[in-house]
Amino acid sequence: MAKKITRQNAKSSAAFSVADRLHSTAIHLLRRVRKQDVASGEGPARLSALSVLVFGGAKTLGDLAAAEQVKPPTMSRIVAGLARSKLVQITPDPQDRRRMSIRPTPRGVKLLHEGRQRRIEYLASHLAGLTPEELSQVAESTEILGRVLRNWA
Amino acid sequence: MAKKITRQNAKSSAAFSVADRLHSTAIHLLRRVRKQDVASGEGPARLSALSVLVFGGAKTLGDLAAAEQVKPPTMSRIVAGLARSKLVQITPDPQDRRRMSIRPTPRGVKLLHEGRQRRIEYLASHLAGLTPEELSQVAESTEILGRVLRNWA
DNA sequence: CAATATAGTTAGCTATGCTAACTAAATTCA
DNA sequence: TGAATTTAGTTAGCATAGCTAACTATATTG
Repeated sequence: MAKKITRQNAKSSAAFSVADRLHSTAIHLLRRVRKQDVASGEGPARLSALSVLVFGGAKTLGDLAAAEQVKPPTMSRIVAGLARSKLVQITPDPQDRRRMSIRPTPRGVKLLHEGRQRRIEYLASHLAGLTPEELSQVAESTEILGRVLRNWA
Repeated sequence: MAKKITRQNAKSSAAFSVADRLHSTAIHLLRRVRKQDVASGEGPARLSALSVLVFGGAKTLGDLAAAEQVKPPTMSRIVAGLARSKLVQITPDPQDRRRMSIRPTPRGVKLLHEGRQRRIEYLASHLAGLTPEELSQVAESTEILGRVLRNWA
């Protein structure tokens, strides 16, 4: 049986190609940017977790795992790595000794901002050929996708 | 010394925030999508390489590594995994016996398309809340970034 | 024909994801 | 109160995926 062409299918079809290209583009974009981030000496998962701490303040391991959409054992190892590099400080919660409060150290804040700077300069140099209109379109789209992510089921 | 505010700095500043949010958004978007892709039983690097083969035709290992921006040993292992799962077929080049031609099997094509379908349905369900204008803005931005990637140094 | 260059593999390291099974602390409730 | 359960995090062990260094095998060059 042939599919009926409906408003729903037309929408799905648009979403189909957007989703597929978006996926491929995201993969290849991240591959490139990651190569700048190696200069920091820390991997992407650690930098991403550190970023959450720097911009969102102290968190427990579980909260951090939830924010980063990984399981607790994974975040446990990421945090251990960050602590080993002295980028975060771990203090036990006196109210509940099972919990830990994880916060960035000054060194962690500095490293994150330096990495951010490097990444921006690198990306910006490649976005240099874009017109202001194109750049603002990318910004707008990023905003839209950020909203989608925050409302994700 | 305080930074002089110039047209250049204004542009850098815009690129700064776009690049940073783009990076974070791409990371978190891929984390979500990857969870759909596990249904395929293959990891992201394998699916991405397979996609290149399905849409771009047969390639040598070196060409595939270059296309995926990874080193030959990495691609060697990715291809070995794809071959083990019978998703690609490897034939030696009779002209140059150091080379191999890697092409997707029918099974590989099928798996890729099924995964694509799953991914689209998943992503589309989360893009469902967007207006047609927002969706086309995301599409446009993806197009722009795709062009940036193709012209990447 | 010997030296060199090229294509790909192997070995071994790190990082990042997972599940299963564990420890320790807090909470529930009989 | 004290035993059972729940919750927070860790440990162990597996797989994928990235890298470099060192290797094999084949082509090319001088």
